[in-house]
Amino acid sequence: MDKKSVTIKDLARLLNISKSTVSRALSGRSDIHPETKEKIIQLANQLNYEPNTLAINLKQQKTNTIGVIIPETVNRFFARAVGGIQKVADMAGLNVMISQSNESYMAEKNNLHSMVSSRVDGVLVSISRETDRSDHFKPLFDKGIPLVFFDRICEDIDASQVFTDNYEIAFEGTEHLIVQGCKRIAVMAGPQHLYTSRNRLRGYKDALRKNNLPVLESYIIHSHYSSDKIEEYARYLINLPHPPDGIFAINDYAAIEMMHILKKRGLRIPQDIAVLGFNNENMCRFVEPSLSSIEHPSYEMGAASAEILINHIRHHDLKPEKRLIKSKLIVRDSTRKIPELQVL
Amino acid sequence: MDKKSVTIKDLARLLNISKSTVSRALSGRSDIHPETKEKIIQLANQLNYEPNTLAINLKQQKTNTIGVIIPETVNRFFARAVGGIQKVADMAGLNVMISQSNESYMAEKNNLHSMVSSRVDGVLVSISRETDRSDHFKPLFDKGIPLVFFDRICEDIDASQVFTDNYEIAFEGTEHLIVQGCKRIAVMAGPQHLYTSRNRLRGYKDALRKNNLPVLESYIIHSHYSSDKIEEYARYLINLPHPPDGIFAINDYAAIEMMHILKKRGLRIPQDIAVLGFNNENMCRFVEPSLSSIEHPSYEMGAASAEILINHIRHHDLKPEKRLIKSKLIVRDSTRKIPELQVL
DNA sequence: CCCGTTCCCGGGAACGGTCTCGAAAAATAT
DNA sequence: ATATTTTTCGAGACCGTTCCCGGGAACGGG
Repeated sequence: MDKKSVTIKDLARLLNISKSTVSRALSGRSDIHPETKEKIIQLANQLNYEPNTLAINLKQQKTNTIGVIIPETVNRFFARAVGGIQKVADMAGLNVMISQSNESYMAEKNNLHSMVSSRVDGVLVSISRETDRSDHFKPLFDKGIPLVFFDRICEDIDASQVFTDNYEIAFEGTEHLIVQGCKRIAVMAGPQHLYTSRNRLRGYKDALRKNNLPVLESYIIHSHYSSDKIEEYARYLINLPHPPDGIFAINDYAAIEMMHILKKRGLRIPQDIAVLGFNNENMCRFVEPSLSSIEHPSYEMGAASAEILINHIRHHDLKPEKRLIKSKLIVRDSTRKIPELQVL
Repeated sequence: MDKKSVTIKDLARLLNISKSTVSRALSGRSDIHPETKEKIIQLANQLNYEPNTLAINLKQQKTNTIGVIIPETVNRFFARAVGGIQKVADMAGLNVMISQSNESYMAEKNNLHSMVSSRVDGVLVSISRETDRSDHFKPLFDKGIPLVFFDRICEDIDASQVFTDNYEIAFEGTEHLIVQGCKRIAVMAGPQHLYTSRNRLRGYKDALRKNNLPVLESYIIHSHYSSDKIEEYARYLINLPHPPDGIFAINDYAAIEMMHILKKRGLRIPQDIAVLGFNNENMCRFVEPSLSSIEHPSYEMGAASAEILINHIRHHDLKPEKRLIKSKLIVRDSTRKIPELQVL
């Protein structure tokens, strides 16, 4: 079955030359006679020679592989980002090794360790929502392995970052709700040690303040997305003495589920309560009413972070780069309280 | 920055012993004095020694890595399957290298090649919808690399397979529509060289025949899912001389989009036309009306195929295994024409 | 006291390439 | 013809492990 594959030594023996010469021919170096080179290449093709990547890896002390650590693949945002990463990596001839932290710090740490020990050339990370420390990234620096954060970045670490304008877009989204007439806007804010969540919440608060609306803690839900908790949050919000007339959800799934529950309770969207999502999933267009959301350019973020990482791999002394990818507010029916706007 | 990492040779030199002895101590073999072993391990810990995976890989001619090739990560079915795969691989101490074919045969072939040449220990594949041949899998057999197909299997190849009961569930789904009173059921069938599509279509046809309904080619749409084509299909179906009163969609996204279009045209679901999806995405519960669908146990499929692959890796002479994972029909409002059933 | 085991350990080949160095051969200059 | 440069190639170290083999010490039995 698994018969010995042909090595450089075999070729050398067959042609009665040294393996150095064979290596030269095959790796396309110049100091070799065209004729011998031709002969070698021909035999190599004939015998279907393929270089042993493992040997090359050992010799070069690198693997031509970049590691990617994301919270989870089922999250479409990350799934799409992975698409962008793989596209760029493919074009650069690099392999991609993906692992998921499943939103767990320990898993993230273990994945990182296993990547370091399998000598990836660089690592792309979007940290788990549990991760509120940064010591597990230190080994990367010790070994000189380039690191780029994307979306869920870790501010403690002086590494390249690719992120969206979370603050600005949260501000814009909140202000949009205000313009539509919302006075009491609730927000699902996510865990506050996460860079993205923190900035979004800041944007939300500043938008309220700028418009002279009170910032009330009772309207702020500090929690990550979890399908089975939405019902609980909905009940909580509805039963407040002054229930909100607008909700800025943490993502579209939460928003859609929230809408579903609110509708069941007889609330009209957006008249009684406007709902704004996040991520602009395809589904937004198909739910009833169609869901306003924030377009998060995930594919581009993945591609950009891969590009930056590859730069770091190629030129080891580059300064960390911080790249901003702009988000966009997509207005649909779930937040259109003002009829005039529907004409647009 | 990237200072030399400590090797076995360093430890040997520092302790004035041979590297063979150090290797013995660290790899936990028995023929070594407990005292020296202790000394070595202590120094190793102190100097933060980590074995060089690359050297081990070369020596062992394996990488402790399994390769996974899927059509695309944004497809939730595959994203979830990857979850199952990684879970099992983690527990077995194996790394996972994922790449996407993006539904392209050439990409699939290239990915396969790059995995073979980076010496993965085994490969898990769900073929692209373009793939209607199997020659690109031959190198795996030549090199003795175990291969397991899941979901989108390739029948030409005598390898282990994990699949769902596509025929049976399509039969059941179709019959469910018939029971609900549908007489003219359209189906989105997918490309017929795909094992899954072919079997689903067979199930659909047999269900019609068993219930003495005609099988009409005009009701069969041979196409893969693509958001921008759904509108076209919808128009086509509505404008048929005898438009269908039931649609069996290729997946939930297609179904939801289809529903959206049908509703816009003033059709009532399920009264005028029932819609059945596939995959049972979360969204099914939140659209209006809620979408009946087929639960496809993707996580389990991933886990099962990884288990089988690992078996093959550990015991190289195992016979191919074919494992069936059962799907389940989930009935919701989009297909409930008979009011009595709503009570259940 | 000798000899066969057992226990520990060191030497060194091997994995399959790359790369440096120097030498032989060929080409060119003097 | 000789000196010099250039071209082409071979020998062998090296990357960091594993592992086979053999040798010496300790140990026990005779």
